[in-house]
Amino acid sequence: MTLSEEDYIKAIYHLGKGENTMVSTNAVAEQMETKPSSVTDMVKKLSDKGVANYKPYKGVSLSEYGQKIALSLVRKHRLWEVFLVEKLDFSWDEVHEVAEQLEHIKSEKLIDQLDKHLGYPQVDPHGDPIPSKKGEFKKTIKKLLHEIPTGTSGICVGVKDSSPPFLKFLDKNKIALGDTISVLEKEEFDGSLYIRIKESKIHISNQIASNLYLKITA
Amino acid sequence: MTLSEEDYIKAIYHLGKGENTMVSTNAVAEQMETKPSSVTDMVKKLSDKGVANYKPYKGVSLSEYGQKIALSLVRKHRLWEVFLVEKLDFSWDEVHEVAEQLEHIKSEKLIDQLDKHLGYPQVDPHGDPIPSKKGEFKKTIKKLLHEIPTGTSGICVGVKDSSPPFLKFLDKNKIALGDTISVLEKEEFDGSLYIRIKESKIHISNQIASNLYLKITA
DNA sequence: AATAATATTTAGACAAAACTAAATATTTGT
DNA sequence: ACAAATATTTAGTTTTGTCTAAATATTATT
Repeated sequence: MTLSEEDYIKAIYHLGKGENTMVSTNAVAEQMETKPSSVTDMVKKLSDKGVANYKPYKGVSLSEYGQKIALSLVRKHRLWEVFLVEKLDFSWDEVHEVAEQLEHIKSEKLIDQLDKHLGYPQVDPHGDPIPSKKGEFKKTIKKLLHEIPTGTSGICVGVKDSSPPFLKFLDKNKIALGDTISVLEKEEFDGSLYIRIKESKIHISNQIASNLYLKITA
Repeated sequence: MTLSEEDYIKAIYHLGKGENTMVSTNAVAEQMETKPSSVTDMVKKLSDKGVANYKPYKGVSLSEYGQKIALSLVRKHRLWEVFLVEKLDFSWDEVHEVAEQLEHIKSEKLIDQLDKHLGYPQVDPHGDPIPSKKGEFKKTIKKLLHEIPTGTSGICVGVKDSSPPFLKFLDKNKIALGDTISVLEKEEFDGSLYIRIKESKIHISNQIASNLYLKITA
């Protein structure tokens, strides 16, 4: 696959949310920041190659084969993201652009060894699951921290309320996007939570917990 | 720079042996496994861009700017090679193809951090020097082991005699390409050498030493 | 159900990077 | 120095991926 073909495959995959749904030419064009006519051309080619199923005026979906390619790209992308954050001290929000380039490197051994080097991680720095070599992975869902049952853990991926006082609170308590948080115990009386974050345990109110989004494995 | 342009810059750089020599269209074509006419087209473009100096029928050389680009590519290539060997357990001879792809990844931070992660290595697994961020590096030369003064060390890069008995000897003594070898002492009587290789010290005859090529910093 | 609005495709063109074949320069051998 | 051999360039074509503008199909509105 060429670079460009791979980009289209990924776009179709993401727009279809990983399911095998038909996506419209226009949607792909927007995602790729290109023109609908270019998309038509490319999806025809992908269809001819057996990567996609294109029905004029109806949209396009990935074939079985296309899905395999998409999953392998997602796997590569996310493994590289882990590498950048864990080994090269990139921050949460700097990795995407670089991973976007690295995911196109062609070497099976490279990815196998990278996976091993990283200790076979299950999720990337954004809390999204990393497909296995065979293309299997757990689905994750986004939930507010106060909705999560005791004992589970997830990765902090966003805030509901982004007012300065709240962000200041997060900063003071060293809670940052990308951090892994576990719910240790809930206080029945006021719904406050005891959580673990980066080796330390802290106690936060229910109100705080209801403003933090986590990604957890479904 | 596009991928293709970068490949041409590297080819011109290597054919000119890092010096700013003019190289012929044909030489570039052979190196790149392409046709001379394609080279003419490209070097014209590189000249227009200020990367190279092209004189029809005379050849092409890199401009100051072009040399900077070449050195940055060499730096990236060699750092990735170190990464592959040291961190991902690639062997000496598997790295080139992958590094050839990785060197085109565009991210200054990526390379800076990679360099740091690897502990600022001075040479790659083939014993070739890694340019600094500013483009400075030490030259290395290839010498037979028995010509190297006591106290210096280098990287094993080849054999003069590749007969089965000799290769068997190397194998038995766990001497492999890519290994760092230091000359500890020379026996005056027979010219035999005491060398260190991978933490262990061994004693080899002058005849053996005269069949092993090392790369040492000049 | 007819028309307007929107989405999609087709046709034709362009730029990048390659190629082939023919033309032109340069170098070499005598 | 001149012819032969070799190297290099030019001209014209191809492929990939993109674009614009025009044509056509679908969807929405009334």
